[in-house]
Amino acid sequence: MELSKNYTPALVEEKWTRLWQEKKYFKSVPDSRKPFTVTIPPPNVTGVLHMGHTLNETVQDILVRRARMSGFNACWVPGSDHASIATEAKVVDMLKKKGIDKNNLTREEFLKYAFEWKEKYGGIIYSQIEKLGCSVDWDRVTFTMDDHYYKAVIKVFVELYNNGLIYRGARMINWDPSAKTALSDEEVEYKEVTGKLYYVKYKVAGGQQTDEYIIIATQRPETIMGDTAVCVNPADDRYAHLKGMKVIVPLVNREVPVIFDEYVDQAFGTGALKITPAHDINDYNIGLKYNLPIIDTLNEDGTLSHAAEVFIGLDRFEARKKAVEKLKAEGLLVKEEDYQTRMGFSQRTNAVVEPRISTQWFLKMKELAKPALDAVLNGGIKIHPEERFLNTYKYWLENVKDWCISRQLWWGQRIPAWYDANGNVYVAETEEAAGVQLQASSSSGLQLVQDEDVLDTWFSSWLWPMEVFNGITDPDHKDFNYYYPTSVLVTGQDIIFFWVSRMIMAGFQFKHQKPFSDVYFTGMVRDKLGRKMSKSLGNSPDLLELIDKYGADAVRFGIMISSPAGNDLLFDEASLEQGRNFNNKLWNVLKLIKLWEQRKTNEYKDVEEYDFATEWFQSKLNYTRNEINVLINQFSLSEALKKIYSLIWDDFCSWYIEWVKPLSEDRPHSIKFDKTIYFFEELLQLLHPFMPFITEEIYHLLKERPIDDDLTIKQYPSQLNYNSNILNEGELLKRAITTIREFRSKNQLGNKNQIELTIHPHNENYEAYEKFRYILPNQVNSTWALNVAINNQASKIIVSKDTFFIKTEQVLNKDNQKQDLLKDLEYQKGFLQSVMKKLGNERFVQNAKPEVIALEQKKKADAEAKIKVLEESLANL
RNA sequence: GGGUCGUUAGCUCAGUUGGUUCAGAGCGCUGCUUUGACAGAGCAGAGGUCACUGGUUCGAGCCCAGUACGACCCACCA
Repeated sequence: MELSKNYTPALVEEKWTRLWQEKKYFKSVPDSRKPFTVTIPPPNVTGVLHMGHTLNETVQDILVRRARMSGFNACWVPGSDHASIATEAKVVDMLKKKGIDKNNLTREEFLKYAFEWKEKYGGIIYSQIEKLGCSVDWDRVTFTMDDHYYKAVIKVFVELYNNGLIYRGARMINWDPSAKTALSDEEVEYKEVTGKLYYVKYKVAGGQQTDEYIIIATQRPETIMGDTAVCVNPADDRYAHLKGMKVIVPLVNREVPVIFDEYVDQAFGTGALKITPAHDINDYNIGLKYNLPIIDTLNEDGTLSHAAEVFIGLDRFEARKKAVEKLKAEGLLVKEEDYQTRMGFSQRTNAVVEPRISTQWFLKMKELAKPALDAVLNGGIKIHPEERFLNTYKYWLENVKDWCISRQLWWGQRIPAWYDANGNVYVAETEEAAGVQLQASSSSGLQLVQDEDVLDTWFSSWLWPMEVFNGITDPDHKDFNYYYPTSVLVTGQDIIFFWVSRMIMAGFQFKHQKPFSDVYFTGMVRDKLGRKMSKSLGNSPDLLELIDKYGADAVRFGIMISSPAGNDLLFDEASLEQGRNFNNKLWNVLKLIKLWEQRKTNEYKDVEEYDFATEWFQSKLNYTRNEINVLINQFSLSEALKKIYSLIWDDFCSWYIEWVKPLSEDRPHSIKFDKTIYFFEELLQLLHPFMPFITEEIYHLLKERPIDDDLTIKQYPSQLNYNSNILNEGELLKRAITTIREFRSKNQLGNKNQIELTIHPHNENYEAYEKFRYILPNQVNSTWALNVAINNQASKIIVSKDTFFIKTEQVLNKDNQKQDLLKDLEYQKGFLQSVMKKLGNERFVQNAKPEVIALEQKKKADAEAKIKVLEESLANL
């Protein structure tokens, strides 16, 4: 079979995706093996994968594939989140473009459109997960609005309500005027913005002496109409005389009292604060304290309401402009100044959030928080990287506030609460059950009307690791008992509060068990300049385009190689190029082996009983595998990949293959040939979790295999023995070869010029240099000999403590050699001095550990030996 | 305002319990190399007072304190 010049990923990836699925390798059912369970952080059902997802899914796939190849029953559950606000906003937009106003639709009609939308676009995310090579169990795909999942959400709502943890009440909440719904505190993102501080005159009311006024600083003149008091600090002399007096609110000319409260900071602004209980959380609290009226001057869409009396129907920001104009016209605006402030934005719609008083459902969090905190503090759940997130997690849970869980939307789980005409509420899983409650009450016979609101998306996704295995709706389900608690959660650090902490709470609340054992937080993916990826900057690459251009393996490689554990990742397409080049390197190894195979005839020699190169690489391979195990166990996946990359590129390709490479007139012998194939297979297996497609493809192109001999299920070996002596010898020989090459390079000796090499090794290195006979001929175009006499015409170089004599046909400039030797000598002497100093220090000898002293003594001996060799060489030059 | 993390080669980062044959990797850069796997490559090389200032120690990139910058999180100051 003819192999193409370069590796072409597209067809290969498609083929293996299909074959793996046909063979059901990623399907998992409970069995006698230990489970390794991962539930995907469900992306928004109508979304597309961005680079953050790509990183997350790749990390999960690496862990899952590795577990699968290490004897675990690996189960990775895919799925998606209904994402109530985000999806509803998209559907509303889509309808608007069609000329349909959501307000003219019934709930049922709207949901019909929403489900159509979900059917149409919900699959995109799944096909992207598949393209990336994720080894998920597609038979387990779960959507947070699936029937059973919906029921689970309703069930826990009722349970929490019956336990007194859910209540309904009027509170000041965060309102998204764009989506027209309440938000939780976590859904508000604060950003620094430059605003203006307006200084406005409030005239003091009473009698004829109306010249007097108080100046008040405000950022929000459009809320002036909602003012119901002005507040100053009781200790503030400037305003002490105003006790019991009233001021006139501008624009609406309402008289409101001056009140005194220590909350007010005398030093800020003018020391006088307008109180607008309906539109500011602090004012609201002060209003409660002084029993002030509440005038809500905003509609749910952020326009001014009738209660505002002026600017009715104008958007709040438009109203602000008008208010400023009018105040100016009336001579009430004293000045305006720039002001740095923080404003809250809705995470989903990016609308400026309004504090608003409204009746919502809340979940009490204090009780839920405790076990969730304990589990992490006592190590039952481990967070990686721990140092960075443990404190954040702890602080949030210790200061957690009640969670506003109702949303004024239609897309989501509808709150299972029914009201009768008297305003009594009945919470039950079904309308029938609520009806039973009604009949048993004094309101018997009245009509029931269900609450219009749905639940916060996170109130469904916090059940994810349980309900994907039916753990809530069917508590004794065999899958749940087998797979739960899951093994590891991989997610972005931005949803530690939204999701991670709440899943832990839910796990303990409903199952008295943690949902996962480890949490691995990936960093945020930024562009190569360190900026966040965003649509407006246009720096967010399209995943499918990247896969088309470089192949999925290269994308996975690129994103992993530049992804230090827990740190933000600066995404640069250059790293994907590196991944593609790595593909090509692997491909070329395959081509080389095929070339050898063609030449493999019965002329092959089978006589060689020992070969250094194969012995060395076997040890190197196992040694590195041990290192990689350690790295992966501590979630240093990027480091692990670097190790594998270097093992393949440097140790295998640049050293091992060159060492076993047949000379042009020679033939490779079978043992070396078979070993090489075996090593290559082992390397492919090691790399497979990171780059599944090309490794599987090459694995099969290497030789004919039985039907189920696929890399993706091949089990890793458990014995990883290595021989340190051989490894050390390998390092010495590598260094020797490099030094000879350097000599050639410095003396401008082309590879065609043969040299005569004679080595006079230090005793302890003699055996190592004997191994040269297995590998040297392929390396440096030279004859060589050990310990034979040599005349002084040869050039000398020093490797370790060993002298290399090199004879060439050309006459070489010995000054350069002399310079090098002198430089080396100088360094060694300095080094020896520092070692001597240390060993001469009594306190060092007394305090240091014996092995440290022994090491220093060895350093001393080595340095002395080397100096001796150097001096002899110089003397002879 | 409170807190967390970071500052090591031009860039992005490793450096495990403190021991100068550990100051490293990848990318980038420089030079050489194009008929036997691979120029999407090979070989070799140059580049760093480990942010700064003190301290602990026989010994500090690593521990402690402070300073300066940077990033992020949390918090109701108009």
